[in-house]
This record gives sequence, structure tokens and C-alpha cells, in this order.
Amino acid sequence: MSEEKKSLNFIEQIIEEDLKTDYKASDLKFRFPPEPNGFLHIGHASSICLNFGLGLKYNAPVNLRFDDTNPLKEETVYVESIKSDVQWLGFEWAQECYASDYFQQLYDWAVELIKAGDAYVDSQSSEEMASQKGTPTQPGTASPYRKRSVEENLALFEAMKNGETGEKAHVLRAKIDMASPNMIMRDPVMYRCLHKAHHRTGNDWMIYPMYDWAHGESDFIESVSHSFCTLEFLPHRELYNWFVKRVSKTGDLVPKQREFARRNLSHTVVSKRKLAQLVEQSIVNSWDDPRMPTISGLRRRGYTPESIRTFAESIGIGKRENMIDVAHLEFCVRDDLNKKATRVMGVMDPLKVVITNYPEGKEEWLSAENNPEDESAGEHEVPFSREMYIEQEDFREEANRKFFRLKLGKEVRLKNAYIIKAEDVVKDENGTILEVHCTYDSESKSGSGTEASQRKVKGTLHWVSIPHAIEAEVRLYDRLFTVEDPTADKEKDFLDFVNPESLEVGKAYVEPYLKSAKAEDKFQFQRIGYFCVDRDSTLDHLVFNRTVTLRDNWKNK
RNA sequence: UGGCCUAUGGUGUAACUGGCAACACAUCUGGUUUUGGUCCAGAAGAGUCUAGGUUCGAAACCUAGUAGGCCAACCA
Repeated sequence: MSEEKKSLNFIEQIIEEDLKTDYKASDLKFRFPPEPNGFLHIGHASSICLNFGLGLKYNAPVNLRFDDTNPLKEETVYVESIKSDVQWLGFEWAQECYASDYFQQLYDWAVELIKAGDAYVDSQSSEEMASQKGTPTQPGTASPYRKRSVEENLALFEAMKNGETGEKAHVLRAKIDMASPNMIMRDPVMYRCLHKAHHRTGNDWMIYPMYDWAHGESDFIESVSHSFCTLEFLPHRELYNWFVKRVSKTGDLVPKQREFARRNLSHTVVSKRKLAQLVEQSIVNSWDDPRMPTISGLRRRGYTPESIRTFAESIGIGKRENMIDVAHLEFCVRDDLNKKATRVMGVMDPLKVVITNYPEGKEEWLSAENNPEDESAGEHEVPFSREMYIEQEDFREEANRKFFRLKLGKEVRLKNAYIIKAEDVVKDENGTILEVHCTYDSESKSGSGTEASQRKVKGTLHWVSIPHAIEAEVRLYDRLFTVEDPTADKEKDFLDFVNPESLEVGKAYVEPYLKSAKAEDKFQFQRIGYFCVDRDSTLDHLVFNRTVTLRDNWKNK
């Protein structure tokens, strides 16, 4: 038994290193900390997979923690959608936590900081504070309130908490270093007054902690060992450590913040503002429009949780700027769906074929393999009759040898059925082909084992029997943007790069087997692509979303 | 006029921590195939941002430069 030694990414290396020095395996604990202020997208999916993936790998608990410190933006609907997205991806959190659960503890600690001279109430406007902040190259200057007495700070802070002061009158600041080269350390705000109801604590609090004050402390309270976040928080690490040091005792296991580069996907946008714009301007229909990079959009498009997880895993994790080609994501779904999706036939652009030597009124039910990649998937029956549809592009009156499809005088196999030969065409007065008349070889039935059935013919076409066909709506989705990075051009708006053909609604004739297909059922329309039943679908009106086309190596035409 | 992070084929990650650059996607060939899918075999493509230095030996370490990113919200 040889086990392939897989190289570790830098995050895993950090953990392995910590395991060798000051952490036991049982100390490991992670968390996914979304702010419930919007819907999750593919970028969050990477982060979810990273944290929960580490949990699985190291058999460590992973908390789902809502970073709900800003009642102005956060809502319960987002909490619910985030939970369902994480579950859909297939992960289980150890505990469902909320930063708001720690408001009292945070407040008590803040009082301690004030007593220790590590925090003070500032009573200036935010403009004044900003002007004293200095610049990256110039040190800041101290607030006139920096030397307030502990007693006064305590009294003021309590007044703030009780909502006895104006919202903009005071803030609580950490007293650190106004000359620090790291501007984050120049007396950051810990609390602001917000006389606004919170989605969980209601009107209990009139002050709310800032991210920096809440995050590391929440990690510490939950005894999270490693707190992974994106690179933009790197300068915050110093502050994270400063705060944690003040609330922990020596000997306590304190959490470590480590940063990784956010992973960007080509041909899409991911910022909440831009996504909202797409919805508001009706460029897409909703937040879960199948073109959206939201988890709910990907789900509706037909992406499987497994494909998203393997995607996240396969792209790795690093610290440099990146732009991952969406083709890689598409590869991941194809790879997964190839193993799972039931093969069916559907014709998008119909051309009528009449099999002149097939008895009128006769029908046969032929058996079709559900999935050649998986024998246990079984088979289903497809009706065959005298008249059927094939794809327009699968017939030409004449064509060269590279055209492995139907042409006059030549044979082709109808998938799972018979070999047919094109004999004649019927055209209208404009020369448009209306029908192709063929003959079939009655001995060539697929699976019959006859010599004729085993004959090698150039090509195999998908088809559907006209009297049995069901008309369905197909929504053919493509990339939402025509360029890799729609935000790269500073002269132009990202909306200028919207792909006008990102959605094409069409009609398809599908085999009757699909009649009872339910929302989210996934199929491969043979030779065309993977499709997923949309939630708009009904018994009378089937709707299929094209998840992704099949790979196509035939780049002629 | 600062601090910090980063730099490896087209893309994304590797290189057992100093021993002549690997994997996946994408691209191209050929084979198999009742899906021009899958699968199989193969090809091409970087000498690791630049210049110095340390070393028998550098993608890795050091110095300087260049390029990109982040940092001055009562956002997270």
C-alpha cells in the first residue's frame, strides 16, 4: 500500500508546525465567520471549504459564527440563507455562534481595559479623529480626550451603553500608539453608539463593538485555535494580538490569525454592491439567477456541492493575487456530473426525419443506458417511431469525410436505436429543408446482438420520437461577462462587459422519460450538455437550465 | 514619502525546506468509443521579475531594484 505524499498548502504547514510546538491535536478548532449582511458567493465557498475542510482533515470542530456587530446592515434572512448554503455544501458546524452573544463579555472586558488605562472615551467628531490619524507617512496626533480620567471614562462609557448620549457624541477607543507605522494601531475605535435594534439583541444595546474588538475576542471565547481570513486583514493582526493579549491570561491558548489571498473567479464579479446592481438593474432576474456566482445561483444552475468542493480544493491556497479561470470550475462540474447525471435525449433545433420503411403507427420501446460510467445506474426506455426529430446541424445534403453525421446516401446510428440512411430531402419553395427521408436497417437494433447491429458507422445521433416528444423550455446559460475581469478597465463600467448572450431561452423536444423530472434533477442531454430542472418547472411546462455544455473537440464548421 | 504582503508555463498550485522545476486546468496530436462526451497514450509550453551576493550547488537564503496588492470607515 503506497500512499501518495501530498504536499501541504501553507495553511496546513502552519498547523503542522504548531502541532509540533505548542498545540495538541485536540486544541485545533476553526470557524467560518460570515457577516449576515448578504448572500454567500463562490468566494465564500472557498473559505467555507478551507475552514470546514481543515476541520475534516484534522478532525477538529468548526464553528459557524455570525459576525453580527453592525445592526445597520445585518438581518435574519441572511443568517438563514447562509446556514442553508453551508449545509447544502455538505458541512456541519460544531456550534452556531453569534458575536452578539458575547456583547456582555465584550463590554465587561472593555471596562477592564478602561480601568487599565488601555481605552478611553473620545468625544470628537469622526472628521476630527480622521484628521488626527495622520497618514501612512506621517504620525498621528493625540486626541485631546486621550488623557481623560478612568472615572470619567467609566461614567461616559456607561452613559453610552445606556443610550444617554447622542449617537455621534462619543466613541470608545483603545489607547495604543498614534505614531505607529501601522495605522490600524493608531487608537482604533472599539465601540460606537448606535441607537438601533439588533436582529438578535433587540434594543438591549445602544453601543456596538467594532470588528477588531469583537473578532479576536470571539475567537478566544470559542477557543478557536486558528482564525483564517483574507490578506486585507493582515495589518489587523497586530491589533488582533494586542486585544487578545489584554483579555487572556498567560498560559491561555490564544487564537492565531493567519491570512490567505482571496480567490478570484474569471468572467464574473463578486462584490456585494456589483451583484446587487445586476439584480436591481434586471440584468439578472434574482440573487439566485443561474448566472450569479452566488451559492444559490450556482445551485440553481445545476452545480453540485461536490463539484464546488473539489474546485475549492483543487485551486489550492496561496498569498498572491490570482484569477482562476472559470473553465476550471466548469471542468469540476463536468467531471462530477459525468459520473452522476442520467443520460437522456433532447433535440434543440429540430429537423424532421421520416423513416419511410418503418410501418406507420408502429412504436417500439428501446432500452437506453442511464449512465455508461455507472452500470448500477440502470436503464430506461425510449420510444421509437416512424417520425422523429434530429438536430438541424446533424444533417447536410453533402459534406466532407470529417462530418460524422447524416448526409444523403450515408448511414448514421440513432443512439440506442437503428442505423438509418438518408435517401432524400423535402424542401419548400425557398430551398429550406423540411424533412429528411431515410430508410432504416431493421436488423440493426441496438443491443440486439445481430451482425447488423454491430456494424461500425461513422456517427451516432441523438433523436426524439415526434409523437412521444415533450416540449420543454430550455434556458441556455453562458458566462455573465465577456472578459476575464470586468472590473479591470478603469475607464469603463463593469456593466459594459455584460455578455448579451448570457441567457438564451429556447425550446427543446425531450423524451417522455423526463416527464416527471423534479426541480434540481440533473441530466446529460447527450451530445449537448448537462441540464438541471429549474424550480420554475411544472408538470405541464418543463424548464431545464443548461449547467454547462459538453466539451467539444470538434472545432470545425 | 512610510510600513507590510506578493512575484514559478496561458491559468491555478507544487518542488520532501539548498540538489539542475512537478501536478491540474486550458491548448494541440493520436487511439478507443453506439455521446465528436468519458477513457487511454502523447506533444508543446516556464529555467522560476531584474541585478548582484552567499554556496560545490539557489525557485528557495541575503541586498538592492522593478512590478502588483494592502494600510488613514463610528464597515467587516
